[in-house]
Amino acid sequence: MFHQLGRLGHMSAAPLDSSEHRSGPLLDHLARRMRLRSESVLSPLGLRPRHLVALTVLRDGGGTSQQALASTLAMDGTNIVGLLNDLESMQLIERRRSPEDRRRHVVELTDDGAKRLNEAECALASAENEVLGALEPDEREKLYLLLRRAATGTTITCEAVILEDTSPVDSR
Amino acid sequence: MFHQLGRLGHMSAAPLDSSEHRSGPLLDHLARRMRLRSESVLSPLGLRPRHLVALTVLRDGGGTSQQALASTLAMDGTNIVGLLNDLESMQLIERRRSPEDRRRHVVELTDDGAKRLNEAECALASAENEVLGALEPDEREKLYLLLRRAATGTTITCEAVILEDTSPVDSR
DNA sequence: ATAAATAGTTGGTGCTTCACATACGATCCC
DNA sequence: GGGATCGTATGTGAAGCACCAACTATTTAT
Repeated sequence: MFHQLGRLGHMSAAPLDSSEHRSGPLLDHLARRMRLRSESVLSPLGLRPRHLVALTVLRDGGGTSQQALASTLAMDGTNIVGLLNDLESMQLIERRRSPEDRRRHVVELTDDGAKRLNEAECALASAENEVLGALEPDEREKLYLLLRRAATGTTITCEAVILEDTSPVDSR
Repeated sequence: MFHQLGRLGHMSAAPLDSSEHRSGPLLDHLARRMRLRSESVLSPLGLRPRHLVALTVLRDGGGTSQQALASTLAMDGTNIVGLLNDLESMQLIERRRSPEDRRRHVVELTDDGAKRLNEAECALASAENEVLGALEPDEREKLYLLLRRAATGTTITCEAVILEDTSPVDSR
């Protein structure tokens, strides 16, 4: 599945991009399988995939405004509100008013949130082992680094500027 | 974003898996960004992300039964029916009764389907360039190979057996 | 001082993508 | 003949969103 059979379907004479392969369908497919496999370990922790992504961003990126989080996750602000309401009601994050601009909240992981995220990641070892089972450990590490490069690299744009610009936890 | 800040949130003393990092949230995040970026080029072609994944499987894997396709895509058979109805109505696939078992359909890409898939992949070059823009071309190739290994490797299980077992286009 | 803009919230509609269930017809196997 | 299989149609329900309007509180510009 997904392996090239001599590109039988490649009818066009027009040359493709230098990298003819498309990672898009593969990303979709693997993300879906990972999600399916993860649900059974996330539900006991009261978490859903969206929660996990948000918690990961907050742990790795530190406190952030809701707008910055919306931008990072490419989600509408009103949907971020609902997502954060879920996490706040579970005491996994807290919102505090920014002393610099009291319209704004700074959203941060709580100790419980960090712990829960850690538990989730431990629990997800089995999902990763299954979904990425064909890869050697060094290949999994390489995959992780490439995915992270791709994920963080593109925020070295206006998104990163917004994030840096609004982050109140920086010593200023 | 997603880069490690000294694992500040890593409270547990219990050692994680040998690869401490989780690719799951990154796969989710990148798949979502790829999907968002892809929609504007897929809609003019009358395609949605699910269509693209299915067409890719059919091109790369050749003719297959609906059951095998359902298994490969980890989807319920009744939802595969709807998906294939869409593609059939656009003349991108055709269903033919298997001569070996007339309960079963063999689903294959049509010439139009192969062409449309190719057009979609050309059009998606811009999405890949944007979402994977932080990676060098050789890194994109490496990412593709790892994703494909992960995607195809885990089907060397009962899924692959089902696929091989039910594929009527093999010389038997 | 006032108006405009911003950050966040609430409540809502609507769409897509599924899981899952039931019932059915046609076909295959025992 | 009966049970199992393959696929189809129809349906419900949930999750994950986009998008909208209206609102409060706060900041910024005039």
